[in-house]
Amino acid sequence: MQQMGKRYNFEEIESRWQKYWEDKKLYKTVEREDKEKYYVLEMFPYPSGALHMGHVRNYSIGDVVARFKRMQGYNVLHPMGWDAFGLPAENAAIKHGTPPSQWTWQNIANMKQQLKTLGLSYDWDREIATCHPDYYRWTQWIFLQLYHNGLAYKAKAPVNWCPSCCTVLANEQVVGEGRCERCGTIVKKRDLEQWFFRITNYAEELLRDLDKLPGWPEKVKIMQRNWIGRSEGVEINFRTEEGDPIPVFTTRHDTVFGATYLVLAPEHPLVEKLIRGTEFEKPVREFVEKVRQMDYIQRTSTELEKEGMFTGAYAVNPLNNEKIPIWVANYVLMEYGTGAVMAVPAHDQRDLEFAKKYGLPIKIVVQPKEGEKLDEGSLKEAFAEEGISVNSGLISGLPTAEAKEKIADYIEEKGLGKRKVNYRLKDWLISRQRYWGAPIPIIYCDRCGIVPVPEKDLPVYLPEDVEFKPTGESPLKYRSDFLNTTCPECGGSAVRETDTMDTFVCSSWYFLRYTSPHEKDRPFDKEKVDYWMNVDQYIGGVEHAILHLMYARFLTKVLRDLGYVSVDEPFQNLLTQGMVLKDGAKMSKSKGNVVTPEEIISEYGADTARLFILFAAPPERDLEWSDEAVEGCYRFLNRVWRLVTRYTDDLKEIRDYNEILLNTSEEKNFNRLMHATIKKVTEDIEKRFNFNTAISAVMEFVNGTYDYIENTQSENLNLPLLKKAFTNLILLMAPFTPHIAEELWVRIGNEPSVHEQSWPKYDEEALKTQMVTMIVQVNGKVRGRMEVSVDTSEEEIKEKAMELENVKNHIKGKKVLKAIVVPNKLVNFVVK
RNA sequence: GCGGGAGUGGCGGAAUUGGCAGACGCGCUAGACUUAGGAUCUAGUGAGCAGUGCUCGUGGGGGUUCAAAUCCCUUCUCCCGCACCA
Repeated sequence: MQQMGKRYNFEEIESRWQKYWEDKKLYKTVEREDKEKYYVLEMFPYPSGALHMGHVRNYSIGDVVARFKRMQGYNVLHPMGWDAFGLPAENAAIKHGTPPSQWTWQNIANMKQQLKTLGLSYDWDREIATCHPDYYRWTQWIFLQLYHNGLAYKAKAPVNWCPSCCTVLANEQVVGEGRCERCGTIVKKRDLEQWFFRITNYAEELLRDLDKLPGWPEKVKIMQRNWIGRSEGVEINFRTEEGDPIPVFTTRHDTVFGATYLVLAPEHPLVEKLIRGTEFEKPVREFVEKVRQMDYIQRTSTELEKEGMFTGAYAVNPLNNEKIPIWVANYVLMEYGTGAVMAVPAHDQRDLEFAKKYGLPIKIVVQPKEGEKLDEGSLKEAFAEEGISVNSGLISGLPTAEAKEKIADYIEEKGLGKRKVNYRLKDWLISRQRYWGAPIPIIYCDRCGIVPVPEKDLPVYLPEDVEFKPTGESPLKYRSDFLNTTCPECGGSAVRETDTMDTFVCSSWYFLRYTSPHEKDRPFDKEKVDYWMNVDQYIGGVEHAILHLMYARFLTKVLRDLGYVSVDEPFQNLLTQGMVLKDGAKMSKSKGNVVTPEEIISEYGADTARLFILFAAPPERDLEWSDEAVEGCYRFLNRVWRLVTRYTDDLKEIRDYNEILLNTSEEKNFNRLMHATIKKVTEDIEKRFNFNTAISAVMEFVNGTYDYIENTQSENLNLPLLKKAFTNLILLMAPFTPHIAEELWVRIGNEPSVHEQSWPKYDEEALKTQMVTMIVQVNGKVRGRMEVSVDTSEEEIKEKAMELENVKNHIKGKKVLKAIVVPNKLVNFVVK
């Protein structure tokens, strides 16, 4: 360990300054009017037990933003907390016998310690944990506000059930091919009575307001638009011969005259009625049963052969009173539209395939504007584009757009249906049959029915000393002290709801709680929320593009409509950071490619860990871990350390270094580099969050400083200039590597803290030069370069360029047709 | 299938407005200092021809332009999201 003496002692330095900052409450934030506010927030972690590199990346990015904005004079809110309810705590309880509460709080303590070793500038006084009664009481309060305003309701519906997690899931939590977002198990459909939030009331606004978020990645907005899935069309009232209504939703109402049959989803309630007592009863029922048995993957696969069966019944097309057969088929979904579609085989590919398979008629009602006319007999592919309506009564001869308008008007006039906007978005299922979550504040009374818990009785405490049974059921079901209560309305005996809320409810408002985390009588102080909101910069993983980010937008809008907050949107700007990879794959225990923050911090220190993770790739991109590159970052910090500490004795005493005399050209160049570096680093952070290039600029500046020193006799060193350079270097490094910056700041003769200093400014004048290097090209190829003064005329530039030996060689014997001069950059001779 | 992103040295990446391709870092090569080097410093490092210049070079092909990693057309590969949405 001989070489350790030559390396800087990060262990001692980092722990000392972390303690200092904490003792001085350096990052404590209060509302103030003399500074502009800036709210920077990173998605709070689930306390799984230990930090991983993804956390380090997320929080390092946030910390650079926070520190940078603070130095720029903003009043910065930078809080941290815990998304502390959730299933892993229960699984751990079952496995190890530790109660979820204890397990969670232990993990929080451990991870908080780890976060502190990273030197992140949080205001820890604002720490929150969603599993604390002081927090979840207000989650319950929010539930009640939704309930009282018709936005929370209980309904029986076919819901997604994860057999492994033993709970239902929201649609958003079913990913990929119908798998549980958490454990990957294939979900099953079950008819259950559950609590929902009426997010569909906000579908239109959630969609529209995406346009108010230019600071969000386009990718995320597209994903949300897709998820909301708005489509405009008409609901047309078909009916059976007996007169039972069968509304169908279509976006191609202009093709209604081409409907040759009608299809019901297997789950459609009318199916049973149509077949009862007929010869079709048995086969159709068998078919329906077969389809319902299929799991989500099979059912929604595009590979799935379209299959169906005639019900024996007929429907009447209200537009032309034509009788068309009613079928049941596996390609119609009960969840979308009305669960019934009018089939227009000529103009819909799915209908065409189905019609061909079962010999159903095909009727062309739209012809392309140009090209060959379609023919029923030879139709290979459905013509789904716009064209001209034919054989369509009142809309024949009209182009699609006009035909749609006219037929929609007609349908509405005659009462045959109405225009409708359909959304794919479904209401948010928030019930969970799990223990470790915020209890839904509802009481069931035999006499009064569903009774909300009065606000004064909140919180509904979650009992913490619980035992788990191997059945997978929530322990709450067996806790009579929890279960049995009295009805708030009639005083009679009643029972509590034992389901808890989806943890995404808890995380949909935590950013509001940070603004006034100790509020006793309200979820948050409106004045403080109004002061801080919205979040200026939100940072987190793209995996929350729909889930968390849409739920949080929804609840913000609800709370706005109820008068509790003033903003329409919670997150003004969103940065979705890339993953941390090793050997091209996401770090995971099963792949054995995990590098833990702990080992890196203990070997190289937090500053090196932060520097590497910020330097190795721009924040939005995936980052490939490299042990060698970490080593390189550590080397760089040592290089800075040696550079600055070598001169601390000389520089300590220098107090006057604001007006610096620049004598030699070395000094002038060095000074220019210093200002150019400030400019580059500032703009890279501010405009683009390109920390990697900002850091590379700092590295170049360090290299330039070494060059200046090498090229100058030590007795001739301009010490005030050097002091200024070191001062700026340290200030520029402060957001990235806060500990070494603080230590060096003090060592060159300042009082702590460097993190309370102003961000350095560059001098536009100092950037100017008299001489520039110009590129000389012949036919676009570089043939030489030359030094010219900045005010050289185009004529002079051309003349001078022509005199270059190598340029002469390439022009010789040829004719100069043209010369393009880009001032201070290049000159290009076009020759032949 | 639809939508989005990416493709640049041995590697991570840079090139911000169409103007020097490869900044910065890793790795590698040689040298210096050294008892030693997994420390530090110096020089070099896209490929080829070769000796200081030339040719080629940003997934492939074509085009626009005095000039293209950057703009247009076309094509291939990889990653992500959605996927019978009527």
